[in-house]
Amino acid sequence: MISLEDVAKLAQVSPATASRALTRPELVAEATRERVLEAARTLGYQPNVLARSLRQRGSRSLGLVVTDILNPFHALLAKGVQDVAEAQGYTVLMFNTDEESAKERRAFETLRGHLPQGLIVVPTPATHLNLKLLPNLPVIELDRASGRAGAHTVMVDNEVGAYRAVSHLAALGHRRIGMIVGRLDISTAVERHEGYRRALLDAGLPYRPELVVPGNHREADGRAAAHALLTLPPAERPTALFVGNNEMTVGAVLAARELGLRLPDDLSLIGFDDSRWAQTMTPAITVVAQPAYDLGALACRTLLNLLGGQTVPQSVRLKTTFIERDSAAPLTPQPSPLAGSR
Amino acid sequence: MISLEDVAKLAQVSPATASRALTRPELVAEATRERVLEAARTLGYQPNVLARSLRQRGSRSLGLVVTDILNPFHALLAKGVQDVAEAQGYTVLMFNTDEESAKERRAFETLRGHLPQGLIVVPTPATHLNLKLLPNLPVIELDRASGRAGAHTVMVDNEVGAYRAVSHLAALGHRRIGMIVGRLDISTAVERHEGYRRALLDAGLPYRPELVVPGNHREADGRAAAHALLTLPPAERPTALFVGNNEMTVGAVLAARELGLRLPDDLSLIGFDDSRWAQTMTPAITVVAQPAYDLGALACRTLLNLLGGQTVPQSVRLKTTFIERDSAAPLTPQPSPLAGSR
DNA sequence: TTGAAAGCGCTAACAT
DNA sequence: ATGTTAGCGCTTTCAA
Repeated sequence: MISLEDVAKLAQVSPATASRALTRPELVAEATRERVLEAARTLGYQPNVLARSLRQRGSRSLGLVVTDILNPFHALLAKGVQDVAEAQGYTVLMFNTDEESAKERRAFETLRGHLPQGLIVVPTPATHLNLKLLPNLPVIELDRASGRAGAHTVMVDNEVGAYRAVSHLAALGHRRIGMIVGRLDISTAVERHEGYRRALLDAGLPYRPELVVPGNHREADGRAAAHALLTLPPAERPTALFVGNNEMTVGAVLAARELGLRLPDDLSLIGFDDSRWAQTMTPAITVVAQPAYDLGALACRTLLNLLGGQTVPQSVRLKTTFIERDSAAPLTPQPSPLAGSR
Repeated sequence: MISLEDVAKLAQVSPATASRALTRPELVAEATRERVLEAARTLGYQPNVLARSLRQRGSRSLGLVVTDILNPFHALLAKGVQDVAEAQGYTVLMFNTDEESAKERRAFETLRGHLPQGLIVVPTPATHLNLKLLPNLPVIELDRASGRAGAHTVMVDNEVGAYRAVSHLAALGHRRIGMIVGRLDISTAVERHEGYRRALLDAGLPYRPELVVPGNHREADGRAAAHALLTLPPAERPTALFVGNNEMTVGAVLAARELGLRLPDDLSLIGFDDSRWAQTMTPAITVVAQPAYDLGALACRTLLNLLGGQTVPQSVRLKTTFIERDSAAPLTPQPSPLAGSR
């Protein structure tokens, strides 16, 4: 390990001067600076960030805590954060919590020991409490809002996106539109549900609680929820489904398949969040797309601005995009037992 | 920030004793230990890993460098590594290189400053060179082999998996089997290509270089390669395709679609590496599946064993699994211009 | 513009 | 079993 002292010796200056030449060049005479830089280069000097951080009481690193790194949406968020952080010379310490409070807690504890400058977190209902472990740390909430007073958030316009999707289904003539919604203690689920509700209202359709089934964001939950909805008696069964996130959309499509329902003939379906999978499926799935990478990148930029002392907006919403593909079609009159018995 | 000194004061012992009580309890009298632990708890003490690592010349952290975190295969590798590392109290510093040598170099430089105990890397052709930045660091190569003498590697049996897939196609009666292969300066591509070659040989089929098209692992490359192969004159066009990785498989399927070729009637196709996408596509794609999570977990366990001074096998291969689905079918006689003109 | 000296929080010799 | 002391590599007063 080459230390600054080695560099200083070679350049025939004191360690203090060597340090200045490397980190605050303007404080050092041109000739001296050159000599130090040259020495550093020949020795292949790499600063020991541990020592530096210890001295400065803070490392040039950021924490990133996501809830499911295997979810491509989160992978994109993470890439957005990483790319921006790296460009600014920050190291990202990334943790995955699987939506478990205990894991989040451990992540925060570990993080604390590394003295990060700031934190970007996809909050869970436990985040509010766990954040007490990191007092005075600048935090950006990403994708969801924990509800902490004064929290900085970077999200998408969930309500608008959901409204658009459900309005589309209504305009296609569907009157029984079901929703598979996320956990209602998570802001995205609440907002998307609100968009659903408002779209029904504006379309003059009744809100039927029995057509709204919550799930825990996973494929299996989407499958179970869809199964429940699609096995209702024919007169009550929804003819269209709006699904609140990407993983549950997969489950819903599989459930429909298992029940022998063809998309879009027997069932129209729109998902929230786009994916490779949604694009290449047969039929391709109509979705409300989110700018995941941009979301991550913006969160990181916001955090860095905050650290730089700039004033940043409390809350930012990026726009979703409605992408019409082939999984939602006009309602076709269906043979019903009643019609058959007339 | 609560320091060890605060804890020591409260427990009425020296900092050294407090340190011992926390990290090497057996060296401290029961009563003292209790007092220290109690003090640490009441103060909410969290060790400053920076100071500790500086002192110990090494942090309880591992480097993980992957080439494409957006690729679900790599995301799974990463999760496997993370889960094992976390269970052993190690922090993972993860970097993404996008297969770019410059990014890998920067990742290694950054990593060096953090004094990691070891490194797990998905090597690129540049890794050999770049690793000179991290002399004396224990390294595990994951998924691919760089060719460095004495390197520890954790991989799958690429050659066997490819052999199985191509043999399957041959057994279905296909005689012109094309391969879309990765970059031949990467070991996985070489090995899968070798399996392809050997399967053809054993099936009594000629190896035709014109039916082997290399690509750079991305969807776009797979698409272009497939397009080139599938627009060959009918008599030369392959009736089956073996694709060397997951992203290129997507591209190949899309290319076939664009050309109006239906799977498996007009074209049989088998991909390497399973995915959500391959499972739910219509038709579902027959694949050679890899135990990605296990691969990552094993690499991490191997590294930790190595750090623990145990002797570990130089090279480990995990088994692939052939999963037969619906994208490969027996060759059906096709209407050809020649047949028509007879 | 440069150097000397102190100290970030921790642990490992060494001493008792 | 515990305390004293020194020092990891760096930056930052303070002084020259």
